[in-house]
Amino acid sequence: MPKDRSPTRIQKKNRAAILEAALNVFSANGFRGATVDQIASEAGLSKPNLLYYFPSKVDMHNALLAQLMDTWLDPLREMDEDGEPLAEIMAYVRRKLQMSRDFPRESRLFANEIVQGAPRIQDALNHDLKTLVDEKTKLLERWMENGKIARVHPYHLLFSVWSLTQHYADFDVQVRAILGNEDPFDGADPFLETLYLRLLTP
Amino acid sequence: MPKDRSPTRIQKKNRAAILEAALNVFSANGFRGATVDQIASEAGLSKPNLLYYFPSKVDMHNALLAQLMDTWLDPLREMDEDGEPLAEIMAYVRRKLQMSRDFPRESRLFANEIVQGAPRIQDALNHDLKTLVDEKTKLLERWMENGKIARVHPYHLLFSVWSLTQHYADFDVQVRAILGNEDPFDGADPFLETLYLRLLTP
DNA sequence: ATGTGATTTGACCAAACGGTCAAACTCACG
DNA sequence: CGTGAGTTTGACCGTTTGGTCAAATCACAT
Repeated sequence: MPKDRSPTRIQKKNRAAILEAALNVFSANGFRGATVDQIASEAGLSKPNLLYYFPSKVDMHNALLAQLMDTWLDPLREMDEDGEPLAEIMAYVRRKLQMSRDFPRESRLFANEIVQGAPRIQDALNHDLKTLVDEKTKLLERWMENGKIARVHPYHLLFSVWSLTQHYADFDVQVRAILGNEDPFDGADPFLETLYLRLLTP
Repeated sequence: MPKDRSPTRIQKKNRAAILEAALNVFSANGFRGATVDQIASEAGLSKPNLLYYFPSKVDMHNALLAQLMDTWLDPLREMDEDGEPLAEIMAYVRRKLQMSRDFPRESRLFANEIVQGAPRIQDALNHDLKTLVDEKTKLLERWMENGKIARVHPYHLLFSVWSLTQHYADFDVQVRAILGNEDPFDGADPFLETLYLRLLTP
């Protein structure tokens, strides 16, 4: 293990390669389904070499999840108190959908973890997520009270955004089995636009 | 292995206990995350005894998935050509939500499989599911042409039903982390009612 | 009660797994 | 070009895993 100086050129390159490989393998197989050998081979390193950078399998997984949680909540953080309410929500939906398009592996990593009971990130759910959600639902409720958007259950409104957008990443194979060659996002974008416009227009 | 006569009393009891235990373990840990010992212990059998009834781990998994696929598609099958269009769709949504409430383990078993690329049920997706969906989307399109419901992308309409309802089973821990003690389905039911009413009323 | 097929089990196996370690190699820098 | 820190690896280890097998036990029809 290297001293905790600033990382060398080689360290930077290898750590990046490992996290990239680990993201592939974990998102496609879940934590238990992923093997260290598989990650090592995909990263182009020997197994002991990989374990020189990340001392254990859980360390890689934790590194990915920690990095992911922030990215994942960003679109909601950006929902702006001072913007036009309906436009802010529509923009949030669009950002979330874009994340499913751009980062499907990250979405599936997250989905794997949650479906299996979130054994490794329950704290983050109960704290980081819960705090942010409570703050933003208060904002949504104010908008509803002021008649800017229709009155619906704010928690379930957020659940709907998460499920509708992440579905395109998490259930990708199913979506593509139905759509064939059609690009899922070509249809998803206007569909969600219509849906939230009709749901939320006061 | 018993002769393929009609199953004995003991066979019926043990097979049922095994599938019940396997559903628990597979849905909570995914295929690779589940161990045969765990299933055996949960079913109250020794490992060799379990393997006497299901010769391998994949056999148990296949038995569950085969049994599940039909149950899973039933709510859509019941959508009736001759009913009142909007009411038929609303009833379909309600049935799907009810399935998430009544069979969350089955939903998560399915979710685990799809998120990881559906390696074991891709054929069923491309055939059984695709066939049924194509039939029902034609029906939806007729309803739209006749002005009975609003015009939206029919495939994405179905995706929305699946994602919105299954979310409450698949992402249960996340939903509960946000809602606390509130029963998710108490809020989900009126929310989805409102959502589809506003989306689909012509 | 007895024989036959159904059921159950302890002991076992080979492969896969996460991880260790000492030794070898490479790189950057004076 | 020498040296010390950083990097890489083959060989290895203990455990877990899916699965086997022969032998023992059980259920039940005759």
